[in-house]
Amino acid sequence: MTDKQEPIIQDENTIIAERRAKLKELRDLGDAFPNQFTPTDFAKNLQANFAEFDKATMEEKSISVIVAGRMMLKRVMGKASFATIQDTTGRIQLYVTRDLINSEKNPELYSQFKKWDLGDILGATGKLFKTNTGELTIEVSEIILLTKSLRPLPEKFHGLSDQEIKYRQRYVDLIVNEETRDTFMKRSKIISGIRDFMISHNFLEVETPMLHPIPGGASAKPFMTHHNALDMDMYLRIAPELYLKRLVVGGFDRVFEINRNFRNEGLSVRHNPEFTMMEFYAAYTDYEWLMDFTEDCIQKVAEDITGSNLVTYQGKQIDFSKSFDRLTLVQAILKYSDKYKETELVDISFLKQTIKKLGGEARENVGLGALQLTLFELVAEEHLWQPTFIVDYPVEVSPLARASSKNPDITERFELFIAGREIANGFSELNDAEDQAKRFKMQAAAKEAGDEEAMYYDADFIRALEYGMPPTGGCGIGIDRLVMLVTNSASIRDVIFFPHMRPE
RNA sequence: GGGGUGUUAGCUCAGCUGGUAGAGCACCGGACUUUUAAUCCGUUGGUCGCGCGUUCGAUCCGCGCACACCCUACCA
Repeated sequence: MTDKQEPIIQDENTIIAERRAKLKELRDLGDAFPNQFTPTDFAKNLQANFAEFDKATMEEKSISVIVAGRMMLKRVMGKASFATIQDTTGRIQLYVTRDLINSEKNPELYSQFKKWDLGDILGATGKLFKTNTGELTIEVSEIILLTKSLRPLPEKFHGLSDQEIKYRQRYVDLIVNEETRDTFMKRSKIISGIRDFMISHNFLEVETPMLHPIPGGASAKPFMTHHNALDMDMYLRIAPELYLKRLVVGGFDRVFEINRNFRNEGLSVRHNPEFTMMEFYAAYTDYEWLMDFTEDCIQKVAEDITGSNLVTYQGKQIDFSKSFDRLTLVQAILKYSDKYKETELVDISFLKQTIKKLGGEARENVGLGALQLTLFELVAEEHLWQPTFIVDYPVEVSPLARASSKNPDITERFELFIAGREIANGFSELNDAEDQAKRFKMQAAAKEAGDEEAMYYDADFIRALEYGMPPTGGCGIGIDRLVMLVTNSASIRDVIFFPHMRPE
């Protein structure tokens, strides 16, 4: 290879080749990646602070600013040009003229500027003014190319709409689509809003293991991994529940954790293999208290983020202003289907028949509660558009929840549904160590019998309960799904920066 | 896992029941010192997702594969 040969990578298109050639020119001129530039001004503040002033007033004020950002639009008109740069807060227009930026030090700067590309990152110093049409603009006196962009940006008007590229190359999506940036800014605000809410109610933020020797706290298939030094198999956690309750045993009465859970199950618009949950536990409370608290938390967050207690999700309104409905499984079935009588819904053989007729699955050895739950899922769940707490979950599907004092077959448990999907799940915790041991044994037996999602027997957790856990309420809120509602996102992938996909 | 739809230039998209491809933006060259998706003129850019088949001839028809999206199932 000789020095004169241009390094041309064959699978790249001509646009990238041209940009590489431009970069080579920059390298030949000196430092192609200067890092001594600090912006002191940001687009959003400038736009807000000077919106009200007219052209003449701006002239009098004569305000100097220093900005930096990515060049998104460029209009060259001979010896003068307009360019729009985008910084982390928004966009602002630059007015770049040959006569102002060329100097003895660099008499070629303007002709160099004309060769800069959309996507390049610039720093600029200049004076604010308003154009004839009233747009706030910086009359540039100094400009520098900070980072050369080698890849062309998507089309300036239509942006990037290919879903696959949006997910695989989120960085491009974020550069060109304001809605995407907005969604993820809201996500961040929702999480910090929840964190503030919890801390203001005396909860302690904690972190518990992501690697579990025994997966527990939920019914789900785990991911497996291996620790080399300990030479032991481990599982990515499916829920933090059992660890958080150990902390309540330890005397931390109010704890919460916002973190990832991993479940080795199918993907869908509502399921990602790793998803974010907030789980919280409060000693000396029960599921009634949890419902009030969860309602307050979600109402506050929804209102803080959207500025309203009415949220439009996929064209339909969700009303967060009123107190959330509370229905039992049976009440919900009756409310959304007029086909059944109350007496039929406590008839096991009727329920089995009905479920089969609706295409559901009714296994042989299931109790009344589980059948009611299945029927509820078939006929009512999708209709629960307005925030609704469903209560009276059967013991057999709630191995960690306290049984009701009134009816030993049901638990003091609720699930919160909004827009037809589960958003939260909470219950009065089972703090009877002997009962918990019995329930674990039943789960372990179910696992033996082939139920892949049944729980393991966790002896250390039982030992912890044997020291005594105060009566406690605990709840998990699905953060991704909450973010979907508040940002009107149809798919969970739209609220996760880097959703999992098969390799390209 | 099952079903449906899609994949054409860097991006956004056309492409006539089959004759080896077009537009806009971007890029390159030229004109232009208040533009607004700037405008005007002239270029460049393609293994039509991949493979096999049918055909004189396939972006187009058939089969298979890959990836994506939607529905469905498990799940939060």
